[in-house]
Amino acid sequence: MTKYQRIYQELLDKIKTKEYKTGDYLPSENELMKTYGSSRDTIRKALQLLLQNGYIQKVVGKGSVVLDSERIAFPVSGISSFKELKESMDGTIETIVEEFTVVPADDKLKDELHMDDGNVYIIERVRSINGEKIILDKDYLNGNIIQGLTKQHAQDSIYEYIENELNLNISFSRKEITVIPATKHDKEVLDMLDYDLLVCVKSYSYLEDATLFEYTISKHRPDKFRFVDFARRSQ
Amino acid sequence: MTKYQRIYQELLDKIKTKEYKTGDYLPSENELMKTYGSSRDTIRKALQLLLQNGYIQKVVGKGSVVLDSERIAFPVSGISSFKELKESMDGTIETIVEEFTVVPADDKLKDELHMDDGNVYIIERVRSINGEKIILDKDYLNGNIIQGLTKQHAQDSIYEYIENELNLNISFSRKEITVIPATKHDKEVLDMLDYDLLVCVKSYSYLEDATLFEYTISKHRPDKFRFVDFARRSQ
DNA sequence: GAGTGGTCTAGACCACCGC
DNA sequence: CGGTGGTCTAGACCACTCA
Repeated sequence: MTKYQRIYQELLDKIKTKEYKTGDYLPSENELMKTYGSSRDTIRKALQLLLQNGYIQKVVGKGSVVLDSERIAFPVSGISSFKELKESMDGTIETIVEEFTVVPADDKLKDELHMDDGNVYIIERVRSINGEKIILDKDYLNGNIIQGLTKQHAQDSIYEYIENELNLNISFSRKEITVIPATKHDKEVLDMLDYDLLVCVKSYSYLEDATLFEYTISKHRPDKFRFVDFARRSQ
Repeated sequence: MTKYQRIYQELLDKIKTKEYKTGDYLPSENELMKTYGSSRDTIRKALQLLLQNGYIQKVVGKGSVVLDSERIAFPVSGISSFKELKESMDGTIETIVEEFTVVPADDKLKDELHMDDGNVYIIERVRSINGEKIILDKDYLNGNIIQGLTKQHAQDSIYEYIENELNLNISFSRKEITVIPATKHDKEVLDMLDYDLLVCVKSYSYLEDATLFEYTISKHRPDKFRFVDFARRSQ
């Protein structure tokens, strides 16, 4: 943990515990320098993180004002694994591993995962919330990068295995959200009620060194889908 | 335009014109310092922008590698007005202003727009692409902040009016994406084919000084909806 | 070992805000 | 006017990568 990350965390805690409330101004950069015994640059890095993540807005000549982070509540924004997601939710959540196979990459998989050769893990999981099966995840993992994965990891958390046991750092992802018709298979494994459509989240995930390690298709029953985003206007 | 923004733009141009291709490394920070005659900090600010916007990935000990920005293609990511959106799309696009009214804020509007008193612009617009009416936008604008808006502005671009004529800076927004049943009114004004659902994008938009000026509900026919997102893992 | 990016420091000038 | 954040500079040390 670097210095500016520590300062970020401390300030974030104070925002979350309402020591700094919505509309309040944080102490000025000058005061924070004294408080944390650091240079202005280090303080500014910490504030930059708060800014990027939507916790504060900086106003020239005035200071850093705390935004209403309750309104965000980040359910699917950023990159988060299903396990991280469920910790911020209510209700009983269960994962059923429908498929766990390792196959040599065919042409389509080689293209999707940018790999020349090797094996691919194919994992299908149904997620149920309060007994209702509402999400179907299909993951394709590059076996050259991710090794030693077991069905138990798929049951628990693949991201946890990658980060804590393989010590790889997940860095960024690209997502695309569309709406698609439910297939026969989707209707068999999910509780679709009368719905014919599914919200489809395609996602490509990358490590710190920009290698693509995973491609995921996550299908959500429309009434249970929610995506929240915080965006700053470019430049 | 500040120095680091200029450097950002120049590097971005070189990425977009393929002078730097996907997988290439940018010149090192040291070389860029010499090229642009600036300090390392200024170079790093420019690279930070490229990083945030998903154009490069920095790898320690190696350098800044160019990512495949074609795969992004940013259709609805970030904050963009419909006018900005349509410039990046093919097809004939038309806007029909269904409603343009100014009303005193009632309790619900006061709450949504965080205002104590004053008027609210209510604007409903149908967007048609290649002759198909597929998007219904309903905007609520704080009349204390946004003044002098006309039906013609709604026909053209409200964001353009706010930024270029009122000289206000749009800074950030919060979006929520859900799927909802189409109402009778939705079915009347949109070409819904056999669909009963709409993708609903609720959006709150803020100025530079963190004041909320607009609340929008944008409903999209499911088959024509697409949202693309680039996200970095927090911390 | 030379080069890379990551972090931290100290100092400077500016435009903007509010009194 | 003093205080705020925005920009820019120059220098330092570190861990990491690669040959």
